Amino acid sequence: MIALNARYSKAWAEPERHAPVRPLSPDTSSDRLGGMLQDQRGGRQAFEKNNTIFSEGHPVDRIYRIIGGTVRLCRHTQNGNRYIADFLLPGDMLGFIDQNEHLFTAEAVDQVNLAYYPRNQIARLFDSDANVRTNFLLHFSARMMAFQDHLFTLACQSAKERLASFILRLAGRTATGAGQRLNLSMGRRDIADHLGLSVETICRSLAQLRDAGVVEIPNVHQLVLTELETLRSIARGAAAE
Amino acid sequence: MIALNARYSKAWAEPERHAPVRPLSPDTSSDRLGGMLQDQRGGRQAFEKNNTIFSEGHPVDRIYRIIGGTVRLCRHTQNGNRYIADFLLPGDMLGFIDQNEHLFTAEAVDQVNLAYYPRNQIARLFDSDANVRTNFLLHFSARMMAFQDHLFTLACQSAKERLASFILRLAGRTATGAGQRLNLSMGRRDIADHLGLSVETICRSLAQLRDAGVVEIPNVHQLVLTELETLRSIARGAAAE
DNA sequence: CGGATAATTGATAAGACTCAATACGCGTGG
DNA sequence: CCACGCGTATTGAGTCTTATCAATTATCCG
Repeated sequence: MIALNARYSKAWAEPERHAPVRPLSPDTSSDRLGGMLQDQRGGRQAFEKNNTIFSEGHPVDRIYRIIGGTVRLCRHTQNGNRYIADFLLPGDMLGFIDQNEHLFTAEAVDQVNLAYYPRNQIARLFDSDANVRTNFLLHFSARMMAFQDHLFTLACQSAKERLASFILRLAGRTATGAGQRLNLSMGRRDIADHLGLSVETICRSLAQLRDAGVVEIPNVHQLVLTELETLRSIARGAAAE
Repeated sequence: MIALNARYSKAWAEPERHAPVRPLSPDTSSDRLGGMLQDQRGGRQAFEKNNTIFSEGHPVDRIYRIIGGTVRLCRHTQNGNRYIADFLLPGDMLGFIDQNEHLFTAEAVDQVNLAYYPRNQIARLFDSDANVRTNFLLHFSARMMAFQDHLFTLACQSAKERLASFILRLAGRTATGAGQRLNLSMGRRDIADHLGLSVETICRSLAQLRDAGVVEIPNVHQLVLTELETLRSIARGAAAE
């Protein structure tokens, strides 16, 4: 309801009757928020691979901004299941959409460098600055849209379509174009737990994309987006032909 | 990050190390928001079953509050697929979390009565009243949590577990207790599109619950929650035994 | 009552999971 | 520098869940 201009990459989205096409572009709301925070005083912190940054249910003391590395937001169940809500990349905010308690556990996917700011300092900024509020809502709404896209992916798409959507979303967020190399910092297990699939299915779907010439896999942590357009049509569900 | 006290029914959630158990209770953030809006001037509008209230991509002109009936928030794809993000019940707000454009199409599940308020009027209220802002964030965050629970459901749960979670969530939102009748205003197809399953699987899973004595099905649009505790353990994934 | 829509149940098949075996990559220590 | 070992990735074989297709029954509404 508040006036926002959030754009977000909707990998599956198509020109619709009323909705304008949202171009595949990196979300800028984080940047703007981050920019406003850079003036604030805070500190730096580094996390080794697989270390926990904060846990679900813990009180929110700090707001983080990712300087380098990849973070996964996840939930663990007592059955040992894990569900990864999202991956956060450099520039993204961490703990920002949480309330008094963290909604997720945040873990370092690889070596992660963070800038942090005391929570109450940010809260004061929010209360006093309408501009900050607007950008906060922008950020919040972009995240909401992203989750919606993911809900659609989980509800309606096949394994191959899910993987294609995931790759496209990652490519969009990192501004990786056709023919370029995409960095897959997260492991196969991470991707599986994000897409609601098994590790083996991720491997096999990747192999299918490779065999179809849609992507190349120079090594485990990199993808070459040879046929970006084909990838889009797969994500769209046109894998029939 | 803003101080909020949002509680939300997490059907699958368990006592965790750090997170307090969130009781299964109706979300109150809508009520509070609705209460603040009731002073505002607006109008009333009624929609027949299956009629469209607003469409994805359309500009947001009004904020609605549901007086009676059930609304589904959905997306349609060109393949003819449909995905239902959520069902909204009396007291819930409609169009509130959207930005300039509606993120979803809203359709009447049954006979729906709405109160509406002009958007710019609400926007002014938001700008001027810190209390409204707080409640807005409360509402927003409750919705976010609900979507997260749903993401978990879609990513990790089996058909029977999904259905159990869905029933529990509905029961929580309508304050329906053990042994009581739960109103299922939406059709099987609606439930299927919400849970990422086929209509037939919904029927079969319901039949399983009925045969196990967990619920009774007096008629298509009502459920008796005979064994609420069993339902919870099913949703939790303890269906093994 | 009759037609249409929705719900249920059955039979079959496809897709994804599980289990198992192997290959790869990377860090460690000899 | 190379061999070893551990974790991760990949591939294969078989099974199971759920989707699909088809047929029947129930429900709604004029």
